[in-house]
Amino acid sequence: MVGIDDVAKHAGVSTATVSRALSGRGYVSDATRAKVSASAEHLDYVVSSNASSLASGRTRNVGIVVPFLSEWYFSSVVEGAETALLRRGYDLTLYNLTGGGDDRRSVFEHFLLRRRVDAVIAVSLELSDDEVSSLHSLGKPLVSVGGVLPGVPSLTVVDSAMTSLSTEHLLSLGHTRIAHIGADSAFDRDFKVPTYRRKGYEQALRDAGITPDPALFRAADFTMKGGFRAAKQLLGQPRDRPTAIVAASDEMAIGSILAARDLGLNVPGDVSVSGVDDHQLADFFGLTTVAQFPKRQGERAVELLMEHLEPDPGAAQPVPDLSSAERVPVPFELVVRSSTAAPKPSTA
Amino acid sequence: MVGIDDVAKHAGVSTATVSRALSGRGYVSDATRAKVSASAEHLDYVVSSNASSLASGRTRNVGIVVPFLSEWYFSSVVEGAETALLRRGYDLTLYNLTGGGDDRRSVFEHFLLRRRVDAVIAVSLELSDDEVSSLHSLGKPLVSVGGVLPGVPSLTVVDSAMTSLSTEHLLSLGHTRIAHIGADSAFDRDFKVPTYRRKGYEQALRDAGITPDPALFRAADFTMKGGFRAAKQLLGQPRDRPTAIVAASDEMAIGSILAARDLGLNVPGDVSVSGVDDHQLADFFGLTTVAQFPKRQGERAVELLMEHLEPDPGAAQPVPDLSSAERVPVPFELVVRSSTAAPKPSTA
DNA sequence: CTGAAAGCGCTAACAT
DNA sequence: ATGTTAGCGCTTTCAG
Repeated sequence: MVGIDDVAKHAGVSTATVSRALSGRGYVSDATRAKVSASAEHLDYVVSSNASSLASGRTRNVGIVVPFLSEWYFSSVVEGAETALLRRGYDLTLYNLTGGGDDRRSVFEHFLLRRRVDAVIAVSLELSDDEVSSLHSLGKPLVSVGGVLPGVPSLTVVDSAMTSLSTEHLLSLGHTRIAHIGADSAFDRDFKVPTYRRKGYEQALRDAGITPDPALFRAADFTMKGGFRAAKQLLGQPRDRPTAIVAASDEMAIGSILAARDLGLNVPGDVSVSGVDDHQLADFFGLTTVAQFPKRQGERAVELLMEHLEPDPGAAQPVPDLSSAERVPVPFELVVRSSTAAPKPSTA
Repeated sequence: MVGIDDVAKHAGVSTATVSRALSGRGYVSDATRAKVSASAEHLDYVVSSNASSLASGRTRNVGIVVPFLSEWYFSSVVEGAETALLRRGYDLTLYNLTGGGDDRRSVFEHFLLRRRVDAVIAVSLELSDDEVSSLHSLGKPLVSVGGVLPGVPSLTVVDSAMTSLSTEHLLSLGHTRIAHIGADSAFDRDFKVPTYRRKGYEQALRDAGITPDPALFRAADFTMKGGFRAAKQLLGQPRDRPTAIVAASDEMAIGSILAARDLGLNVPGDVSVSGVDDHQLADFFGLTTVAQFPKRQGERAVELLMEHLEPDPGAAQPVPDLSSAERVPVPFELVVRSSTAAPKPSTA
């Protein structure tokens, strides 16, 4: 195994110089740097990250903790983060909490804290104050994606604003009987996403002078099947059928479209449907939705972290304290496709 | 930061004993072990994985390389591997090659080789001989999932057998005009999955004395939209319409079901449809499919690796050379749901 | 700008 | 069964 001394010998310099030349820290003349790089290349030298970490205290590795992986949102965030890290020469260690309670404790106590990572990205995870402060006291920067953590910079869309937006879109088309498919609070995962999405829908209605009708709300489970069932209930009513459905997720929205078809209803002719996410299937179903960009969110999380891990020396002002900017808003936008249209003129 | 000496002092033993007690290697009396554990717990001691790795040469970390993450199959394999590793006290470092060519080279040269991992799991990745041998020469066990790599134990379903199975299922129901939606070889990703799945379909037909009809094959792209389009072509024919479709993936199968509905055809009344994978949506669409179990595949990969990373001392026979068992077959099974049925008696 | 040398925190012989 | 001690391979003062 070729080590730093081999390179030093080959280049005719000291190991200290090799270290400086290759890591970019400290002064090295351009000539020396070139010589060292050449030797390193020639010998196929790669630093031992362990030795390097042990000596420097930096690991060039960040941990990302997710509750699930095989769901579009989470895997996209991870993908974005991974790409951004790779580009900067960092590794990504994945902690998947699918297992449940025990796993979670173990991850925090035995893994993250093992000084394996320089920083942590928590995705849609409601960390306890203890968990947050143990990270802070270790000096590990922490960023949250998909939910706001007190005292932690949090990259997240404003959930209520997303459904307000799609509801307003439908209102502007002339709809007034607009139903909502979400989930009840019992189903709230970390961060009460369903609750906020429902609130956004209700607020938009109220702003338009419409009182939300509880009969037009159905709780489902964020799956296609759940959306399908809920929509059947909503659309099967022989009278006062809603002319539009605001679903809290694209999967439920797609389920609703399929339910409408089953009932012989035309989308958007008889009923308009909108979702949230811009899931990979949204385009195929012509679904109007409010897009969020999880991949981009993962990248942004890494950028935020990097400002602290590797402060830009040229920066005019010092890096703001990580905990100062609690909520870092991330973009979302309405994508209008073919599942929404003006309601048919009432034939009543 | 509390270190091993603090624990040693607190427990009144030497650091070597602490190391032995906590790692489980070497002899320590039960009493001492208990004492040490108590001290460690009390002081909130966690080993520095870097120092430990540097001294021992083991990292307790395995790398997993995937071409995509936001696809059901890949994220499931990773999830399975992660769970299995976590249980054994290992970390999982994820390398996502989505980026393309440059990333790939960089991953191999600068990351995996940085002695960061004890072993590597390659998912659906056709590694070059160079890549394989550089791993071997570093003494890093390598396991492939989702494709056979020469000289590497490979956990993989026999792709042709999966489609043979679903084709036989359809034949046994009495179908004879069975179409296939796959992808052409230009679309072959690593390992030629589409090609093998097509071969399985053709073989089953031949075994039943039927000559595969090229007109009954359509190339798509493994997506729902692609399956939808291909099925429209197939099912829109005014005469000699196939009575069944064997799709090479569930997504394409679901696209086919939607296409059939669009055309006013009943599934399975007018046309039967089968897929491959048992994707999360398969159940909702009542899709008959050939299930494979990616999560389990990820777990199995870890089990294989562990036999080499931590050989069971009680094992009667020595661990077989990793490269001896090239193809480790993994289970798959036909799941019959409501998208397949006997063809309607011909009314011709 | 470069070199010498002292660790980083732990593990694994080797002794006892 | 436990202690002593020499590294693991690099980074980083500190001199020069």
